[in-house]
Formats: sequence, C-alpha cells, structure tokens
Amino acid sequence: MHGYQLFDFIERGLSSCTNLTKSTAYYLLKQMADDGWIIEEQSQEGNRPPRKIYRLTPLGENAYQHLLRETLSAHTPQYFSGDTGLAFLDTIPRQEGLELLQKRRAALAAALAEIEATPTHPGGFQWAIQHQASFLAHELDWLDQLIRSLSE
Amino acid sequence: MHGYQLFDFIERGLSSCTNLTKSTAYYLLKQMADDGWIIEEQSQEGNRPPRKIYRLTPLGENAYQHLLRETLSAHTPQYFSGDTGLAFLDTIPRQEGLELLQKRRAALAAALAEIEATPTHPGGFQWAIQHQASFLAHELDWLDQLIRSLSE
DNA sequence: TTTTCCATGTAACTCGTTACATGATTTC
DNA sequence: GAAATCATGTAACGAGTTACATGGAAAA
Repeated sequence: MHGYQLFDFIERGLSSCTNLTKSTAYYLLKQMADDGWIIEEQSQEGNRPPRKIYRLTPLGENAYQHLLRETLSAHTPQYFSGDTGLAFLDTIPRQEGLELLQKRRAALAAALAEIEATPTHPGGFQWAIQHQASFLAHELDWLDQLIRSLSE
Repeated sequence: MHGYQLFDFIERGLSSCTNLTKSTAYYLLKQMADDGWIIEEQSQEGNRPPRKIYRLTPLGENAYQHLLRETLSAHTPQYFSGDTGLAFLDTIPRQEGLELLQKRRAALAAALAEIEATPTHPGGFQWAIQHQASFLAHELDWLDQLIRSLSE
C-alpha cells in the first residue's frame, strides 16, 4: 500500500482504537524505511499525485513477527488520567462532583455509541474493536456505580 | 510536603495507578515552581539532607481547582497497544496465539493480584485504586472470553 | 467556484524519560 | 564494612505531535 491508503484504512474504521494522525503515519513510515523494514517504490497513475508504495523487507518481516508475539504475550499497564480527579473528588461539594461526573458520563456514552455504530471489520481487527467497545461499556457501568454510590 | 515525601506517598500505595518516577516527580515540581503554582521553602532538620518544602500559591490553588474539574468532567479516550496484536492474531497458528495470550493472561492476573493486596487508602484515593482494580478484573474476564472463543 | 480529496512531507517543539551524579546517614 | 535510605537534581536524549506547506484533481 501507499501511505495515504494505509492511513485511510486505519482512519476509516479503526479510529476508535488509535489516535494516529496523518503526520505521524508518514513519520513512522519514514522511520521504518530508514530502519530497513520497508522499501519505497515510486508509482504514478495518470495525472494523480505520485505515490510511494511500501513493501516489507525480510528484515521488516522479521521485526513484524517478533513485535506481534511480544504485543500478544505482554500485558501493558494502563494509567487513567481521570483517576487523578477521583483521588480529589472528596475535596469539592458532592453536588458539584456529581454534575461533573455526569458530564463525563455523557462523553463516555457518546464514545461507546460511536464505536457500536462502526461497521464490522475483517479478521482480527474485529477483536480490537470489540475489546475497545467492551472496555467502554465497562467504564460506563463503573461510572454509573460511582455516581449511584455518591448520590446516596 | 517536600519532594521525596510526595513521591514516597504516591509510590507507596498508588504505584498501581501511575508510573511516576523520582526524576519525573522532581521535574514536575520544578515546572510548577517555574509556573508560580508552588513556592519552595528550604528546611533542614539536624544532620539530614536539606529539604524543599512546597506550598501552593493562590495561582496554584486556582490551577488545581480548574484542573480538578476538567479531569473529573472529561472522558479521555484510552488506546491499548495490545489491541494491535489482536488485529493480526489470525496471521499466526491458533495454537501459538493461544500460548501467547496465556502468557498475557498470567501477567494480567499478577497485576490484579498485586493491586488487590494494596492497603486501603484514605478518601478519594480509594476510588482511583478501585477503578484500576475493576478495570483489570474486566480485562481478565475479557481475555478469558477471547481465549475460550479461540479454543473452540 | 469553492470545497473536499488525493498525496506527501518537514521544522520546530513539547513533554517527559533515561542515565547519571552527589553525599551524608542509618541499617544490616 | 556494605547496602539501603534520605534527599536532590541535571544533561542529553527520544518519541511523537503541531503547525505549517504544497499543489493538482474531482466533486459540490
């Protein structure tokens, strides 16, 4: 694929699972090219802007296989910036705290709704999306529980 | 508090909720001092190394109040590097995939066990810890479900 | 004809991390 | 006497983001 195509593919349906920007995509492709993981091939079709088609080198294939196994077998700890707020939740009036959390709940629900509306993806990609959806659903549950326990 | 004391407090029981290092803690304190959020007060007790006691300025108090409300009301999207692996899970033999995921499961279970062993914290801090624990428990459930569905 | 799409980048910057440095004091 | 604890930093680096730049073609 060429860069634009790759980015487009990711953007289209995987936007809920990543915050990759176009600039970063090109930046990463350049990195991989510099590292010898991929090679660029110029290509032009008609009057369209020239593209760079990327192809995996044996070195890149090797790196891919290793990285894949590493990511699959590792648990990466997750830290939530929102938890910092929770730690000091008891320093503001309870009513105000509840209103703020309601706002958070709305944003969370919107994110969940959006991901549930994304079309089905082929193969393993569906696992990633489903994981994200499942995570958001759990977050919503948890937040509702917190709000309920604060409302008493 | 002084820097070492602050870091120690966070490290002691909140290590499951953050990856703050000592260097970063001092770095952030310096930032806040530069921004006028806190002021340093030298202090020395006996032969012990000199300390810097930090005190919030009105400017810092204001920033704190605003940041707290922002963090409480916002939903920050979370992206999981592990999901990248899932997306390509179907490109390796199923048996090997299962073994890798089992390894991930073990690490996840260990993290959960560790956090469940941490002592209870005062006030809102408990919310943060409980959220992290709840998140890990859900991750474990989800992973077990994935493993089961792949085993069929 | 104006907007969006196709297609690519780069320079400057930010935020934080890593590795390293210091030195006294208390505990083993 | 060695190791851990107390207490503080800094210099160099790195990974990625932001803002900006370009320019033709197709769609509205």
